[in-house]
Amino acid sequence: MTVRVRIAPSPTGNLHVGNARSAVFNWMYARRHGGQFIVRVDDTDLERSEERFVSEMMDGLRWLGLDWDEGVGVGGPHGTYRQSDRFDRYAAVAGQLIADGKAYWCFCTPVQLDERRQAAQAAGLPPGYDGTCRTLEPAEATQRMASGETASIRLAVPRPGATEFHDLVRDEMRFDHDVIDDFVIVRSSGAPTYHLASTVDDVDYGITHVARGEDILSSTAKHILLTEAMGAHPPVYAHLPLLFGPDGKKLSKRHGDTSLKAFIDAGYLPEAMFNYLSLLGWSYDPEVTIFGRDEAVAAFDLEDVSKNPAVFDTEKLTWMNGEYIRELPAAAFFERSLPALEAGIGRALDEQERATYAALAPLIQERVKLWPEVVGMTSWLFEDDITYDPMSWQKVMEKEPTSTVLDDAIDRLGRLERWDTDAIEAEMRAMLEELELNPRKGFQPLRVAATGSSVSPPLFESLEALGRERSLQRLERARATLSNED
RNA sequence: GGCCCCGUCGUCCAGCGGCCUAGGACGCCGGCCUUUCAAGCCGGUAACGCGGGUUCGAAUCCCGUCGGGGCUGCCA
Repeated sequence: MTVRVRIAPSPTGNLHVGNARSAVFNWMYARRHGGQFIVRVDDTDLERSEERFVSEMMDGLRWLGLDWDEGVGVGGPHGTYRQSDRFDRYAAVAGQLIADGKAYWCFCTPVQLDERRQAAQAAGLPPGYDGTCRTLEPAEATQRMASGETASIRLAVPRPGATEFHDLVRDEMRFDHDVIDDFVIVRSSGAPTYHLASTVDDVDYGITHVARGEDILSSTAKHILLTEAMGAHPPVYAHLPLLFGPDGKKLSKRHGDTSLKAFIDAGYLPEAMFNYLSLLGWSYDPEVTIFGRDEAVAAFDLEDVSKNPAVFDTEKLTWMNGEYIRELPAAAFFERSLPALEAGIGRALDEQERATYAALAPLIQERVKLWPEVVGMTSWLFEDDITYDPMSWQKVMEKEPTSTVLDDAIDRLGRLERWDTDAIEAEMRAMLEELELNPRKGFQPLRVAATGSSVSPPLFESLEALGRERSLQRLERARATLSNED
């Protein structure tokens, strides 16, 4: 039997990292078993669903490097893979269920339900639906419908009874029907609920394995009941551990922007995000943390997923991103960092500047963990009037023998024959010796003068990239600033 | 409240009865390297929630307890 798995996000917001992790696991499982990965959109909630979220979600999945065999954007034998296009199908299933006596019309109004729920809760009873309409005669229901009353449809959960299933992650699960009320499968508006639509789709699309968040574990019995009421065989379930925020609560908006998009915008690499996500609830190898998609696919199995929730640790993700950035070929680093740099300084680099940046880029590559960091590290190269970082100035420049160092360096660098890293370094070291200064004393003033900060890429390479003329200008300007302070 | 899930370093994982004086990674601390910052290398810090069993032997099995979490909607 071919493995067919799916991810079915609801476009009521951005794809968050929890969805992304589910997508990664499903994708890995499909690829591992030579099966199909399907992307469907669960947009039964017409009020909250928005089209822009659909495209953003697809973009996010593609960004992660996931491809799907059927679904939104790529098509397949099941139409648009959007539930909003299949309401007729869900209505037909619900109709059949009623005809079979497995579901029934419910005329209770939301207000009544709310009152009863509150009363039940106050009395310490289960808040679920009390079954008022379950005993209505079909004829009476038909009559009330004919007279214009609106009604929802509920599944008649077999009572007494229990639903059992084997979960790939949680093992044997059992839910007594006492704790499952007759849930709504079609709203009084005619729209299906998630439970119905999702179950019908999984059956119609031939889904063999459903791997999703543990938050839906307790609804799974409902889905199995529905599947069986339809006369179909339920898929295999695997409920993935939830992702938590640093506070130990289910990851959500209150933890800041946890959307995949936010991480894309923050400058993370898809390879790093994939690697990190795959490690949340799973382990590739006890000794190996960094690995690629292919390696992950070859090793992945849903049965190896751990049961306990995982805290999403941005710090580790960021560290990992740095690892991936450093592994990039130099040319790739240049190409991929350039957009962030240009965005940061607010303009495109010209030919000359690109060459300057390219020369220094390898030194930047080993120093950044996120794309936007290249801006602070190199913007001094592309500004005419750099501003001195106050702390750096205070720490480095307001100390002797700064002025002597600057004067001497200006003199020596001005007379240098070749303007390259080696020549600059040789000359500056000679200066150090003559002035009897240690590198810190002698070089930091030059660094601040040239880059504006006491933290920068290596000094001599930076000076070479800056060019002789601009370097001298900056040293002179720093020297002048010092004099003015006296 | 009810139902369900989970419980190994601060965090993510390894461990599936003896290989564990519990291993790897992030973080943190210290050192080396060094023109700053990174990177790299070396070292360190830190955990089996608790209590009972079972067993020659338990992080690993069982029970209880405590703790955390999820669900409890005509949201998904």
